[in-house]
Amino acid sequence: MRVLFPNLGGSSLDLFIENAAYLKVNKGTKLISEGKRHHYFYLILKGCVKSYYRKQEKEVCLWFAFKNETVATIKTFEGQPSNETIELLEDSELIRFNTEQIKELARTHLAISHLIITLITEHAAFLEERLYQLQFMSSLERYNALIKVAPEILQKVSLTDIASYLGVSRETLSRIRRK
Amino acid sequence: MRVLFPNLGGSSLDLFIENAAYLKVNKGTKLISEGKRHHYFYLILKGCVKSYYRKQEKEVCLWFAFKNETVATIKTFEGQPSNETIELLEDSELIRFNTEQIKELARTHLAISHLIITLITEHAAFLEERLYQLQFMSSLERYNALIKVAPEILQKVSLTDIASYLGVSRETLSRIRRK
DNA sequence: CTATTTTTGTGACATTTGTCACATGACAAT
DNA sequence: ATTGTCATGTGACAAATGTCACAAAAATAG
Repeated sequence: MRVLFPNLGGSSLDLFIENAAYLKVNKGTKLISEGKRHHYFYLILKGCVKSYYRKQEKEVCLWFAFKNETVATIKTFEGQPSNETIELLEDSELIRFNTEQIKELARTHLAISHLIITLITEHAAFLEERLYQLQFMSSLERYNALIKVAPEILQKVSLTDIASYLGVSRETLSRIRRK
Repeated sequence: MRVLFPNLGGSSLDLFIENAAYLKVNKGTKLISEGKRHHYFYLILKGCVKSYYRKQEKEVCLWFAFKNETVATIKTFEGQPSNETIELLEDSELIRFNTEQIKELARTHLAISHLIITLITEHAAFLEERLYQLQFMSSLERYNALIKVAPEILQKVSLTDIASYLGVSRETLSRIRRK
């Protein structure tokens, strides 16, 4: 999940803040590791992360997230072991939330419940867009779409990771970029 | 969106029923049309539907839904024009819900709000699984995965539609099936 | 039942992409 | 400056897939 953090008013914001912690974390740290259960999700204040699966010793990226985006996995949110690993691409500053505590708040607070709906809806819309691109667009079109919506990605993410995100080999991406 | 409908207890179920209508609808009917705003989402009691985008005069299927699944689009749910068209593949029986009314209920009823979280979470998990398949699996593996989780699809959906869903040409699907 | 339309299968060939091997370039450590 | 490491570019070839043309099969209409 990589979505913008929604605005929250008054008392709900207070509740959130009570359950949050500020962190500085170094490049390479894994916020969430494949196969493990985790208890937190994060808001990126500064920095960036990548999310990936492992496929036969190779990493295949699902998404990247930058400043002001929320970082979580659906599986973690459901209390199950994550399929993905989420790793810092540079030294970053984060706000950390405890998933169970937030879910507990959502059981009794409508505003928190609605915030979760907003987060997951935005995540679903992102996934639908990506699915559309993988099903409909050529690799060249996908590359152009990516650098259009997130040009900073070229500065922060290796072409190897971008290639796996686009669903093509490193070499194919190289050839695409020649144009 | 094509997800199982969650269980609902007591008074929330009543609220849902008050805002629902039973419908019999003929094959070919479009529940949701690309580019239009809609006010309903649906539960399939009997029958099946396909969801697709248009790409240069061709339809490309995003998903299929069968009995006991919930049918909606994220865009419709957000009050925006839909990107997808949702069309009945056979004469079907449906329960229709009014999106605005349900959202209004969610504003004040925690149980309804949580139900929406369940629906959208399940949808997001489905999208993630599909994304994984498109990024990681060969077309043969995707085909096998599809008929494993939904063998009834071969009886109800044309191979042309299945090919577009799998992200391959009709001819390639034909060759895959020869094995 | 027959005619017509639609769907599906298949061969030939072009295009795209993957894979392997290796060259080049950037960068860090010493 | 030198070395080593890692990321990236590129050529050659193989494999997968798309496109086009047409045949076979199935579904539908009359």
